[in-house]
Amino acid sequence: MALNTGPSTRTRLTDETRERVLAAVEETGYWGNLAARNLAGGSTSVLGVFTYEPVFPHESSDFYYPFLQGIEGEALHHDVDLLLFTSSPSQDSGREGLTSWARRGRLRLADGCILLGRHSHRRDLAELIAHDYPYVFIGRRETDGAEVPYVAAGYEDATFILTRRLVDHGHHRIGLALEFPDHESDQDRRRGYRRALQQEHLEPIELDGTATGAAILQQALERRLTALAITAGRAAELHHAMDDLSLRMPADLSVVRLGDPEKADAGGANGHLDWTGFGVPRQDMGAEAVRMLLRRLRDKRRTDGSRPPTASLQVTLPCHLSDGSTIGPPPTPTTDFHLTMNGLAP
Amino acid sequence: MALNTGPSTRTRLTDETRERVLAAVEETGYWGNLAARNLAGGSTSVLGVFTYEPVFPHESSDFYYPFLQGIEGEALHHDVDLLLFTSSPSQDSGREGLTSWARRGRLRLADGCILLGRHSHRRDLAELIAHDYPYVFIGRRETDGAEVPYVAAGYEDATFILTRRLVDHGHHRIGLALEFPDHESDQDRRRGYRRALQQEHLEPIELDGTATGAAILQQALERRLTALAITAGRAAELHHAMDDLSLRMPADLSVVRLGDPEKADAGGANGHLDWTGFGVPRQDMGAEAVRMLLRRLRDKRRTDGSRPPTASLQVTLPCHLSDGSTIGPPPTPTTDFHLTMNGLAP
DNA sequence: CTGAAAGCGCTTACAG
DNA sequence: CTGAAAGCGCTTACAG
Repeated sequence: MALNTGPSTRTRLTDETRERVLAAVEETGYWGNLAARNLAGGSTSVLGVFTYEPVFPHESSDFYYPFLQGIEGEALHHDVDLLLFTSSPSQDSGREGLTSWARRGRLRLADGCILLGRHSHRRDLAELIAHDYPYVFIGRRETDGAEVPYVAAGYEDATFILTRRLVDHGHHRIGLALEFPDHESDQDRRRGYRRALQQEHLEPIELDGTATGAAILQQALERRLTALAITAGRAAELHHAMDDLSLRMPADLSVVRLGDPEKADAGGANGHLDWTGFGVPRQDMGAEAVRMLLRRLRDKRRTDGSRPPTASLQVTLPCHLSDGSTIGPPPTPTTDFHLTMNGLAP
Repeated sequence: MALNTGPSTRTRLTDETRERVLAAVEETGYWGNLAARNLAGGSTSVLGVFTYEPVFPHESSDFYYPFLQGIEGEALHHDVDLLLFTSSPSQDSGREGLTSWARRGRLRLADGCILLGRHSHRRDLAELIAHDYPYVFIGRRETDGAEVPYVAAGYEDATFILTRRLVDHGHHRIGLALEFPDHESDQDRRRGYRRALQQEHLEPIELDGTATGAAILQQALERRLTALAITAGRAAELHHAMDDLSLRMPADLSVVRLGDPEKADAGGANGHLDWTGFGVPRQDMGAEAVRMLLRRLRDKRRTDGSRPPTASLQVTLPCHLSDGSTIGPPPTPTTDFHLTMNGLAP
């Protein structure tokens, strides 16, 4: 008991007794056994981190990295360790997600789990809920029935503000290109975009954002857009495609970037571009997820039956807006016409 | 039993039975409990990774990153998860190393542990051995008594070859600057260096490599060196210091770099330098450490009493040599004299 | 070859 | 307030 923390033990033991026990522990080399403690109903001080891809990427995406910085820092702060449940990127061999048999038992080694990944697997979520396993998602998740605990980024507000800014610059034909139109995060972006346009009774124009940058540009020209809001995954490509047609931002097209690229933009032939857009507070989201999960665990331990007076389980952190040089007033009609012809040349 | 793998269960159950059990498992939503399995003597399929610093660094050192790429990739391949035991960088609050009480019990949640970090803490090692806890070090470690299992880099051979190359270029006054002279890895470098010089009966000249790059250069000039072998941590600084005195590699001083820098060299004012030196196979070392630990665990489970016919527990992986442009023949005596005067100007 | 029992090291609820 | 007992869910060694 002297080894456990908590209010009850603190009052019942004198500091001196505690000291002596600790000293004895030190002397005998006693290690304790967390597996036993876990089995008997105690906690392990281990938090799981489930990802759908390796967290130490080779060259490709550094998507997880900032999240994990935040998670690790906060975990260190609370003196808990991290158990990485990394999913294989190749979907074969039945090890997909946390649904596979072998995986599931391991979850219990951690007190709870932070779920991380662009694409949520509904089935995984349902299983976690069915087993009453404590978890927190990074990124907003929706499911019917249960309320999913998550730490999300304020995509809607940030997109609203940026779209609003385009409107204020005098744009009337503002397009939206979303890379994952069905994903919660892009749904949030769409909502912010529409809200801003509705205020001014402007027509929403949604392009196919899943296409290549060149194809998105083509759509933008065909539909005579003067401004475009685009998700980060295609922004660099769009930039290159514009370059190929000798089009410039914002002279020919104002563009806002909805999010920041996962890896630092290499710049390439056309160098660094100072995007107007927003950044996702990934590190803070990671840290907040740790705090939320820890809160959930505490609440669960305490009451388990009654409604715990816990803080909100759905937190949205604001995105960082960055003023860049990719937006301006719409081109004059003449220029506009010229461009469109240029872009549509067969 | 149908859920366990292994040769004995495979012969005793028909595939069909197995299928049916698995189906039932799927239906009932049975998860199993690894903590219980662990306690009862089974394995958890979890490998610990102990580091003395956060593994997701903010900007500073990416020291751990390549190791962890290798570890994670290999772990994925063997279907085991990783439990990160990250040590706080600040030494306060008694959470130092794995020696602290709270830490130790958690080790048992993992089947074994990979130890990672520049500075080995003797006490930690002794404790692991005392508790018969399976571990593998990344980097050579020495201790009296027990044979420490490790995966090391072939610093000695690589340093030997590079020093030899300097000798072959006609250098006679070749210096050595080690950043951590007492560390096993630098001891290996020293051995390789001396071996190469002894063959030609040249005098070893060891500078104080713990000093700044400028101070190391000063020593090199004072001692009239024509070539220098230097560890990666000070190489860039040396380069800058030479630049400040308008000295060039290899015209004024041939330099070999013993290792690669932890983070990509920013280049700075004097741009990219094509170092002659060697690189540490960090990723391979990480992967090999996983394999070695898994081997140890298998052996332990099998026999536990008799000597297991295991492969070597001390593996040294060769470093990658890279031909660069920082070595050449020694300067002519005239040039040499001039330089020395220059460098020593009061 | 099969099935019931003992035990892994803890925590928690329950007698004393 | 204290101490002995039961039980967490597995594995392994041991009777049947």
